[in-house]
Amino acid sequence: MSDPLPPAFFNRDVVTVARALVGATLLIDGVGGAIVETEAYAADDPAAHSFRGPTPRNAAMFGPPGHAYVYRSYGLHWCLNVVCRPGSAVLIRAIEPQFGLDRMVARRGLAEPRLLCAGPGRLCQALGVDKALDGAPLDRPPFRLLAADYPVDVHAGPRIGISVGVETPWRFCRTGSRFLSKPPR
DNA sequence: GAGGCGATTGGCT
DNA sequence: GCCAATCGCCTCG
Repeated sequence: MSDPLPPAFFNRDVVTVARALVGATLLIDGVGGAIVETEAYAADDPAAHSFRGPTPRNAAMFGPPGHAYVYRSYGLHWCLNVVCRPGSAVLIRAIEPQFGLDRMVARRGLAEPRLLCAGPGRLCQALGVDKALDGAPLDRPPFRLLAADYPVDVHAGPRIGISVGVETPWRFCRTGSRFLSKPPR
């Protein structure tokens, strides 16, 4: 980990950003670790929340790049996205727990490291993400998003948990990580 | 306004 | 493997 990712990093094609985010370090109030799994959702993508236009829920997806889009999933979990160009965003699906483990364990009520942040809902619970962070800029506290300072091997495969666009290989995983929500096929 | 269905997870069979 | 929990949005009437 090293330099903060500049706003221009996010003003690119969402698939490029999704791949490039694998290996970056995400911290919220000092709690977090390296991103190991992401998914891209494009503006013209039937699987994206933005596909049918702006609503109160997805408003942040049409806001400035480099901000958070946080939504409630299945009525009970929170999911964190990084907004890129209007209508596109990268879903953060898993991170490797590295910093603030004690706070993650307290929030999750579970000590198994492999399951602390393996899944979009789980990592939001571990990092304390909720609606209050929807639309917040990622280059200011409580966020820190830092570029990887080492090469990362990335595997591309189909996205998970959707019913349309199932073929598109827009899920990106850090090869060999044991902290993924689900291993690549 | 009612009914159905998710970018999920955890618990039980 | 199946299913409930629970809320926002879509579809239909």
